[in-house]
Amino acid sequence: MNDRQDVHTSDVPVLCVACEARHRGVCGALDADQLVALMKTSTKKRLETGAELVGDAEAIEGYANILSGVVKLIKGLPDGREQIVGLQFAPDFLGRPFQSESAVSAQAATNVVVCSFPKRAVEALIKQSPQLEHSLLKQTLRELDEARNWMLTLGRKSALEKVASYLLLIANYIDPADHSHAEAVAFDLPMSRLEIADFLGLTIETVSRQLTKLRIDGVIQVRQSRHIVLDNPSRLKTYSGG
Amino acid sequence: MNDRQDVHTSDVPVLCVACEARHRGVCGALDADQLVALMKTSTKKRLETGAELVGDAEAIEGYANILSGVVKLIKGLPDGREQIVGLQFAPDFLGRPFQSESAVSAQAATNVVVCSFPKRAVEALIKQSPQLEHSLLKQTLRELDEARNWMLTLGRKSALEKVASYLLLIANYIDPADHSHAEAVAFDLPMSRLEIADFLGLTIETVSRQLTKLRIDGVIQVRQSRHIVLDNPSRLKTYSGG
DNA sequence: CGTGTGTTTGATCGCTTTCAAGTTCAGTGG
DNA sequence: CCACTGAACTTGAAAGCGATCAAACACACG
Repeated sequence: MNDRQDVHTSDVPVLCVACEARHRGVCGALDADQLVALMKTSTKKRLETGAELVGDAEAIEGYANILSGVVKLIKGLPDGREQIVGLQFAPDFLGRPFQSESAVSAQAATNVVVCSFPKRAVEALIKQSPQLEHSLLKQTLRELDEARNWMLTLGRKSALEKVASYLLLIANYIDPADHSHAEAVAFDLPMSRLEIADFLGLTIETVSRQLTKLRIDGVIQVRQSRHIVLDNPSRLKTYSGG
Repeated sequence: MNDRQDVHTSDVPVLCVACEARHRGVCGALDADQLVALMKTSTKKRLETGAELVGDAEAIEGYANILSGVVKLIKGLPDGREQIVGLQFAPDFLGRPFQSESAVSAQAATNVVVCSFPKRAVEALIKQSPQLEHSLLKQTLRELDEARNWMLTLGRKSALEKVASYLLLIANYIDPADHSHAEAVAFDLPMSRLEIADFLGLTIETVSRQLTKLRIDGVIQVRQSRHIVLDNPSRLKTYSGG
């Protein structure tokens, strides 16, 4: 917005040059002109753990790109039971196009930084840019694959298999390298036991017990409850049921 | 293919004129020229119950529109456990664009009629028609909403609530009218007890027991195992957990 | 009329939940 | 520096729900 030397359409806005969303996210589908137009209306926001991005059945007021952190998508039943139906990481696009109401609520699972856009700006851009729509379709298809994968876990795996699958999912997000060989991975869980339980369709006690079992079996190390060490990821895989 | 009066680009192929997919499905996004081009390579196929449309981890050889019947999408674990991760009805589009391998297998749950297209033809058409891509995005978003809805059912509902939710889902497909008021609905289940169990993450025995419980409670009538009567759909809703 | 498949029903088992204490740990104030 | 506090997590014991094993039933088909 400030130190631009000369006006030239090949320039991308400063805030965008270093942005991951421009490389791997939906913004990569936009040309410099479109980026500049979008930037005029976008704002970078920091959200604390637990902050609500979109309320259930709330009017959708905007869209956003996740720049860092983890966002959980939650669905609840009238009696208070909750299920996490999706986890989103940078540089995912957040929001449900072509629908006035959201069917899920979105909350920051960790501290989160987003680049948020007004509803109008994004919808206008979708109409004029088939590449953006293509990019959205690809992300949506990926999310659908993930959701279906998780349905198998929710419907058919045991508690132990669910917890093992969850650890592998997070390990893979932290370090997307191939863990099929025996190479140690260490990371901090981005979620509390309650959130893990809500993601796996279990209770906190069951999650805790399965983690203890994995620890006693020597498959994982647990430190300060949040820090996990996988000495042998491929061994954990044999616990995940496939 | 025969009784066309004169050649004119505003004519749509005969096979398409009465096709539901042209009104509510993805073909509605195509103009007459595109329809004619696609029709040249498409074939109408009848599939018996149980026939496999796409094998898991098989190369995707084509796409299809469902003209009638029910298709189930299945994911399995190495030890044989299975979970149905999606049900598709006419006029849904079948197939996973932009990916060489399918992560699910698709089977006909009932007798099914599809209009199937070669991979190449559809992918070329997607590239040249933003409307088609838009239509695909809308269907994919709807499928994602359905998948997430079902994740809540799989993860957090009791067996009784799952079965009640399933009956309401099917009733709604058979007769999409609003069932919130007390109006009787009757229909045939398009799936066996085993398939229902695989959809709900339960066993056949549990599904059967919950159906008898609903029958004894007077919420449903069951005839010849497949035929269901809902005298009071709104009463069934109170069993579905929300 | 038997055979086979799909469904229902019954009895028992075991995993996950529930209820109830303990434990750990970070933050706070004496 | 250390005891206090509260939240998150772990552990234990008991109960309950759905799975498993087993048998009976129903209906289609030869």
